[in-house]
Amino acid sequence: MTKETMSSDDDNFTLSDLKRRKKKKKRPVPNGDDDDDAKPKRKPVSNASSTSSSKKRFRPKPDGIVSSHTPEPVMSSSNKRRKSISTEKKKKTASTAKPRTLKKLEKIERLQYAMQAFLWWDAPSPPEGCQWRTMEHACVSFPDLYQPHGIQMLYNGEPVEITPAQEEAATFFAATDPEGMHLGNPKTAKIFIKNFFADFRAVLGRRHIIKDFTKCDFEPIRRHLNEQKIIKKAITDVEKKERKAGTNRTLFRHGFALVDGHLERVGNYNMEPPGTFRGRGAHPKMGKIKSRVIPEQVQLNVSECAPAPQCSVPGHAWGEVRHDPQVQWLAQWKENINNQVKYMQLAAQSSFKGKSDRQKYNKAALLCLNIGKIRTATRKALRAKKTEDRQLATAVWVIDRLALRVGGEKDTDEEADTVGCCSLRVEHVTFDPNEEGGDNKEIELEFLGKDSMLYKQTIDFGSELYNQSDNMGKQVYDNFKKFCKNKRKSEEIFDKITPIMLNQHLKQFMNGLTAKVFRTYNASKTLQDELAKTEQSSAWRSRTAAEKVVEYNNANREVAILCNHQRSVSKAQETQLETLGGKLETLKRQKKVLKKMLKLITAGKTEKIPVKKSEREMIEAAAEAIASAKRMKEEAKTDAEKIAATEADEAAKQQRRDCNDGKFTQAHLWEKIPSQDQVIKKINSWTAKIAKMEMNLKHKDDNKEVSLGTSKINYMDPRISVAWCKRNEVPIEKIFPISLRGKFNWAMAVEPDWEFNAGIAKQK
DNA sequence: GTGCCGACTTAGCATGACGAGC
DNA sequence: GCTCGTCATGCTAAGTCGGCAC
Repeated sequence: MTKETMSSDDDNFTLSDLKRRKKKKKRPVPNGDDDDDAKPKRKPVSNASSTSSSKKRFRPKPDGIVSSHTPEPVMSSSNKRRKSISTEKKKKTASTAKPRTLKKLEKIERLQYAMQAFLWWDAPSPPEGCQWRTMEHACVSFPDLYQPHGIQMLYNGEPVEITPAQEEAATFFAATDPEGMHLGNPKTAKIFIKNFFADFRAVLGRRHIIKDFTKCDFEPIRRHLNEQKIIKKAITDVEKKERKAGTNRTLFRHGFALVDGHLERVGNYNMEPPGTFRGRGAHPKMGKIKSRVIPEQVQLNVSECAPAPQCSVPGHAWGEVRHDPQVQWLAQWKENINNQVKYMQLAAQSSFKGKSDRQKYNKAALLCLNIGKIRTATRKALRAKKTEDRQLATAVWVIDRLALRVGGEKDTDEEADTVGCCSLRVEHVTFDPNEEGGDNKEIELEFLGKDSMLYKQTIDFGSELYNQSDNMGKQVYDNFKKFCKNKRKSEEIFDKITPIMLNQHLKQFMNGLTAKVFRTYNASKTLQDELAKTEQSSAWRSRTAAEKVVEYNNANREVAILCNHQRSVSKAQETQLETLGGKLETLKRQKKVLKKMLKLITAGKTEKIPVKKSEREMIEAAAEAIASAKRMKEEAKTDAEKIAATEADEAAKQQRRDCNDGKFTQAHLWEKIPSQDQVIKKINSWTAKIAKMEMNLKHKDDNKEVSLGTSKINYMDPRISVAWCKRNEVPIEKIFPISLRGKFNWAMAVEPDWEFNAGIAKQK
């Protein structure tokens, strides 16, 4: 432990320390009333060359901070005109207007300011091999100790006496959703229950009455947990505020670190609470009980001169305090399920992550320079005499063209059985899956990849896409056939090579090249090429920003499909799609009725035209139910009253939904007989509504199983997106949410004509 | 050469915050 | 002003890869 310790109730340590260090460099503050503030003065400078004008326009804006000198993001020309007019007006009224008062910033906003003041790409690097010079932080925040609820589970239909520790374990199981991804699937439920019950019995002890899982009934505890959720929903605004303040106290104490004198955000400062292990797919250890981590299991990493934080759990102390500037982690501990080390690290917006991100994308850009020679060498090696060389070349082709991961070896007793390129087995490929015969060169690849996500695609190795001038696709197909010949289904296709050999092979072409660089390269290249295709179309210039964003998302989707980034469709999403489909059908039916009405009016048979039924009663009843539920919520004191209020609220909301549905079903009608013009107008309006809803539904359906975020966060060079936004006058916030603008702050100053190519790589 | 482990990146899911639309 | 759907964020599992020990 160190000589100096931090006060456990000092939630301002980062700020006060910052003040201490910056005392001599004190700057004007945004509020003018608080010396805690640190306001950025310098402009971020791009690592790529840029003109002063573009820097002015695209300098990253400190998010959430109102600042008169902060440049606006890209604006459309009409926006610029509006802005110019409004500026004129302001000038005219300036002499008569009251002096403007600056917005009072929240503490979190002020800290944000302090962090954004640090432009790491301008700062001197730490010594060779080191990640930092000084580091100071408050380490992890531990979850509260378990508070027993006293609700007894049933065994053989009878309540059983259990200790608080046993009750905690039972509560872990009760908290698992019976319809969820673990217990909702009979195959995984079996593994989950087996593992949980083994650990639960260890907690119960040998002599305990509970011996058979089928006689266990966790329903009373599950009911109790559901009631707690309902009570939580019924909290008042004041209670909400108090809860938020509590969360913020933890954030201010543990969520920031001082690295080389700069404030940085910590990523995961909350210690993982105990519970059941939620491994993905058919993980053999799912359901096992994850133990509570105590401070003695935690090692911290702080600089020698920094005070080690005081342990916040009374009666406990840190396991070890280390001073290792060669690593990024702030704290580490071992978890009991897989015996793996877990780390507390800085957040994605930090300088550490920013530096490695930039390095990663520059390395991928460098591949532009080398991809030609790699492909030429691969083409030759596909026919090499040595099987090992042919396997290496085939694997490189698969990683390059199909964007598969390298696929390390796994122990299926300890982990889920998932594979990548090198670990593909004969059972994962089907030749000529559609039994077309002849010269068919199709292979169906079907396997579980990372996170047990299904990869299922039929590749036509004989197609133009994979052959062009070099016929590589056909050769790869032949190689696959040879590698699978005379092998059992459970044998590896690439049995002569390993990921280590493959990466060593790649390094002869380019320093630092590994298999995963291909995914970054291909994702970035695909995005750039897809965006270029749309920009070249004649109608592009006349498109609105919203339409351009749709095209961006389409390009993003191509990348996500290439990288097989999927997401599962939730029940809520399915219901929503069904509801939308139902609404669309209603609109179409209503349009038919409207057309019929038009015919009746033309024929003078207005008496046959249906009119709208009164909705007043229905609306009033729903409004009264809502008001009554609100009163109940406000007056609720006890848990029972809170539960009743929440239930009344849910029922009232359902009543209002029914009311809205009722209104929707007769929205095409009038209270009186309409005129011909009115009907024609409504038919046109309904046609537009139907078209809009059809487009919306298609868009939702197309994207429901594709996860766009993963490629945006990890694979596509952000500079491509920033440059595209600048070229096309699309505000960057339409593409990158606030967290990504923070993560990619180093990329914000690129020129509009910036390109992901070998030239960029040469600059580095 | 091989296996193991540490360090860091990549990944999907759950949940809460927020904002568009009524 | 309120609600509901969407999106952002937090959480933590699951990969890759380098380096070290044997």
